[in-house]
Amino acid sequence: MEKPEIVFGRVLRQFRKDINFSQEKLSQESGLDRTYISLLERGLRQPTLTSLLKLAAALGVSAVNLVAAVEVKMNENS
Amino acid sequence: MEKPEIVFGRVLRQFRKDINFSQEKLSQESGLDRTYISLLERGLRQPTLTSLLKLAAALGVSAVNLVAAVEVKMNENS
DNA sequence: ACTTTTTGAAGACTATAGTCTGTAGATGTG
DNA sequence: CACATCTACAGACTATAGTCTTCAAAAAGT
Repeated sequence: MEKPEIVFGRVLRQFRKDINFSQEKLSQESGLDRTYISLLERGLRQPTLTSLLKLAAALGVSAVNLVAAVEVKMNENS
Repeated sequence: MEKPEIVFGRVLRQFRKDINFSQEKLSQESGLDRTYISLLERGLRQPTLTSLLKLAAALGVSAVNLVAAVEVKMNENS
């Protein structure tokens, strides 16, 4: 069972790259610090609910999409 | 636009009562402190991703369900 | 009314989310 | 090469997530 932060980091990076956003751009759109985005993507931090919602909005998706992706990837090896 | 913590608190309480769990019971199942559950339900705290996953697991639902409920209720008044 | 269960709440504490500033390495482009 | 863009990373800091103990006050049950 992989740690949620690690999985979330990969998911976040994937969603970001899918729309060709730089961390800086995502930072601006979400209102979160760029270095914090970097920490999230590397699995060194995990988001709170509001950060999750901000990121989802900035990515143009629902937070459900992010969480669903995380849960799927978490149960891949189990 | 209502604050996510407030909305989440209501959602959490609803899900918990739906399965007739006390805060104490939910606390045991999730591994989170009972007083913290209380704070969450009253909107005085918001969960991180891992807490969200723990709560969902303890409630016997997917974290997607919780987040979906939150997003729905957030856009109800908008 | 009495007892038990459940929840709210305060206070003090530890762990970590999130910011800010700056530096440096990687990659790409004229 | 020179220049620009993007990202990793460190350090120091503030805000808040999460724990633990304890007490009081609602509910709820008998």
